[in-house]
Amino acid sequence: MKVLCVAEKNSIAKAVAEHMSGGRVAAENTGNRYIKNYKFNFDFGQPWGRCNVTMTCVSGHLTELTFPSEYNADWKYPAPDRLFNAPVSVSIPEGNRTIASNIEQEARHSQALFIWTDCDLEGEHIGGEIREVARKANSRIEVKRARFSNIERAHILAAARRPTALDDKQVEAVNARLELDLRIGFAFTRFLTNNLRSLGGPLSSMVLSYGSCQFPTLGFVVDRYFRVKNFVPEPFWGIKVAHERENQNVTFSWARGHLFDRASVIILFERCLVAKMAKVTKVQEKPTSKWKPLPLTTLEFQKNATRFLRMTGAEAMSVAEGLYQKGFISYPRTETDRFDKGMNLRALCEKQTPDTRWGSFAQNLVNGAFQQPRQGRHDDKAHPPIHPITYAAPSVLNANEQRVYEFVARRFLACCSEDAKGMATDIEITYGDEIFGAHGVIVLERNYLDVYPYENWTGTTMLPKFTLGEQFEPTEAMMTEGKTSPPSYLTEADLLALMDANGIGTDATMAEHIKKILDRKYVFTHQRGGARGLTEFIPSALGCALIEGFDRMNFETSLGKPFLRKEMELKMKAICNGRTTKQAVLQESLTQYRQVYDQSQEQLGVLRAVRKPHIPRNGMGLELTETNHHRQACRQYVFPGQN
DNA sequence: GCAAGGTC
Repeated sequence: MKVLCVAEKNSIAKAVAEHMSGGRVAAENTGNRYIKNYKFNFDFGQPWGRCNVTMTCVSGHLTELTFPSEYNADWKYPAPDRLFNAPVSVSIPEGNRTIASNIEQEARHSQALFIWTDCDLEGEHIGGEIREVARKANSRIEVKRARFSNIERAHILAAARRPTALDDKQVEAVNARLELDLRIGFAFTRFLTNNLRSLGGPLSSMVLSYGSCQFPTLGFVVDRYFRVKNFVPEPFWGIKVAHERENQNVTFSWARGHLFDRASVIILFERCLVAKMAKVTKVQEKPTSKWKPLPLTTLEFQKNATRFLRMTGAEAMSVAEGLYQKGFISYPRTETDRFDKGMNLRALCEKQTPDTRWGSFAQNLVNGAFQQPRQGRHDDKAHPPIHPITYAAPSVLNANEQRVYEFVARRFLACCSEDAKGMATDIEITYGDEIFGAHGVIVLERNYLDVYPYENWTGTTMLPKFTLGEQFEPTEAMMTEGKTSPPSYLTEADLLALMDANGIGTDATMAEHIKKILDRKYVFTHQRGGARGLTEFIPSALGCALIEGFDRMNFETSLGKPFLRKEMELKMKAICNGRTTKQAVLQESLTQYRQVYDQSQEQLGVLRAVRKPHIPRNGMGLELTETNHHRQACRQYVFPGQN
């Protein structure tokens, strides 16, 4: 019997073929340079038994969804809203023909198709695409699906011997998303472009796109911009107590922090002065540690790259992609922050010993300092955390590759070493009726910090000796005054965190959405505090106008808000659970968006007017006042760390 | 000329 196995990408096909064949595998070229057919024998057990196996792959999605050509000639006719119910068809784009024909050819001589795509929703859908192509060539082919969550040998062999069925509900859930993104994206892009180009100026040649991810991304930037712009500082007051001892000035901070009522602070402060003597009510010395970082996910990788490597998320991803293709690092698109127990991490540490910069640290881990990495709470059940595979000497990498590789390698070694250790001293005093505290830390063992220069432990102050119960008169006691300061503009790391918390995009696409709103001139970047500062995102007048315009027009559903994407995700889940169907979701969502479209058309004036005064200003330096809608909308999304 | 999602 002959079995055709198809994975989502070559790296999985290759790894699975290695495991199943025990290394006795022949790799054959296909009509596509990225795709190989791996041929070997494997005993599946009952009922297939010993089989001739071809293991091959696709390269992500195989098909595309398109409108008929008569809808594409002119963006004005047929009117964009016709795209809400125009026919759509599934086809194989030119670039994927060779991949499809490889599957067809192999399927003709196979009795079974065994699908090995990633075990996530998109992977299930790709499995569905593969099944269609295979069935077209061989209508009687038996179709099975492998369930696997990592590519460890034993796990893969178990999955190979326990074929399951493709989950059609998951396939349908993705079909619903695909169709909605296409219809709504195209319809609103054409609507915006048609109607705002006529305002003239730089707009007349621009494409004004709408997308269910790019608009919420823009919404975050605009939201923060208005928070900064409309910030009103509030004065506050506090009490500072300091005491000099052993030539060291120890500052005690007030347990209440600060209060916004000056009179209350005056009263509390006067009680301190009247008491005159402060009393030591707690002296605590205890070991403390600074935790080593978690195994590296794509999101963390991008956030760190924008902070420490001075690259954009999109640049960092493209460099990581190259390092992956050359075999230096593992697959760079992963949500997993825990290593599988079965992985030989010590062997990976050993690979790093040749390096002149971190080699001796790696050697020390191999010699016994190795510690199992922390286990995060995320697992995409498809890919391990990003880690170095083989050693890459600086001479074989270009400048950006060197920096990314160094970060990935150091991060991995940090994960495999020990937390930094220190001793914390906490002193609490009572002064009047108020409590004040001083905190000091001395670092005893740097451990992972030695290999991970991106972090430091700054609290290296040792406090002088204070004894429980002792009384002293502080050398300084004063009332302080300050005011609240505005938030800063979003950095790329902030933006990525917001997108993640609100489910906008995936690990593989978040950086692209950010790049998209830059390319569209909806936002621009600016270096905080000069050329070497952090990059921050500020909306253009156009970006503000688009978000503000939709906020003002649509009372029920504003296109700039991220919960629409959340809704889509919930609906996809409901399709998977069988609580609804693709058809029902499409109908419901399209009705909803049709309403937004109609409202937008009726109130086109709002969108155009909000833009009008600012055209001469070259798209920048916009002064808009905060609207009521905007103020209400501010807290309608999830902040990173919430929940 | 237009989406978001895979992937190279």
